[in-house]
Amino acid sequence: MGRPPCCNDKVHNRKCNWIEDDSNTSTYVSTKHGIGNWATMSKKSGYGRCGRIQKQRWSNRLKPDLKQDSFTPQEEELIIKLHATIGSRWSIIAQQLAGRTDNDVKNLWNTKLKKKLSAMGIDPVTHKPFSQILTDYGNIGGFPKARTRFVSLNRELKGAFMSRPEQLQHSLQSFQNFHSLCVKLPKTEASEECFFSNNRDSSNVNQPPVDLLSELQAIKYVTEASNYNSPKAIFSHHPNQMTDCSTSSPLSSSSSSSASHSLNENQVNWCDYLLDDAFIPSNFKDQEDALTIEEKLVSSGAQDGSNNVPSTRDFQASLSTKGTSSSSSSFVEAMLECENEMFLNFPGLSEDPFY
DNA sequence: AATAATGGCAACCGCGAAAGC
DNA sequence: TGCTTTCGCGGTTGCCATTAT
Repeated sequence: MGRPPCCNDKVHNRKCNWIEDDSNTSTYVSTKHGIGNWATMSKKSGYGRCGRIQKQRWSNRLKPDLKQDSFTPQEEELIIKLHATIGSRWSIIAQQLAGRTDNDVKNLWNTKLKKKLSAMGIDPVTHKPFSQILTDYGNIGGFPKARTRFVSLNRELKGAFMSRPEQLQHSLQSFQNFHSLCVKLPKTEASEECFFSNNRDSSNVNQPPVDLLSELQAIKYVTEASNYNSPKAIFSHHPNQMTDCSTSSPLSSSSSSSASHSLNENQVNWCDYLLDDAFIPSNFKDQEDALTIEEKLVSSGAQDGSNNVPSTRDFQASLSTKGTSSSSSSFVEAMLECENEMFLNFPGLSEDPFY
């Protein structure tokens, strides 16, 4: 048998009055037991609420070191940078902001920062300009009809802006306004112990040391490598370069770098928040493909005695190989190249099942 | 003034990893 | 070793306040 259950009655947890429980919880934590087993606390206290919910309440609202004021522009800037680096790891991001909880950061992102980035023409998920995403989608090949549709969509969007110049003007103004909010902060010494610990100096909250960014890049590397199952993952650059886009930051995208040239040096270069998908380690870039797709498919078929119909795994394997190719500058392009080659080798696959 | 739409925030819930028995 | 629970995390939902119509 395992541990005893935490709580089985979910009715207790739903939208109840927290006023009494708050004082009880604070009293329990501060005077009796401290922070420990919340399930046990819930039982012993007899407050009738699940320990996990009580713990969340404590972490998000009752902890004495929580900040109650609104987020500063510097904090927002840091959140965006960290999100661009590691994605929605709210707990890690919140650890870099003294007195903020992951829930606070998450809410800020969902309600405010996402919209700001979108208004600036930046996709909050990929941190790429929408135009680049549309281009990438348009380049997803093998399906001429699909490509035509995306090109058409791209043209329609362009037309919409051209026919409504005030909308374009508004977008540009939003972009400039947000720029002016964010003052570029001086670089700090790398302070490893400052990060990934619970006791951090709030004075350093505005600027992530390079070691942090390096570590976050490592997290991103591991995550994306496992997601894509491909050696062409990410992490092409030295993390020390990350904070300075003006010196050809690896985070900067080609489409945004030109727009940032005219920025005042005291302002943030917004290309910091744009991700390029050219996260290819140089040693991977120089590798040559050992096998063509056809060779791989034939050999896999020969091994198990099956026919030559390509399997998903074959495609993934070839994609993985293609991902390391120097001729492919992005994940999308690698997929495109691989897909085109598949259709060349297996023309029957190109028939559109939907038409 | 009433109603609808929107925004912001807090809480809830499900999932996966870690840990206990 | 396997089963069960706890815990942490992140996504989603619901409530309330504000703004627009």
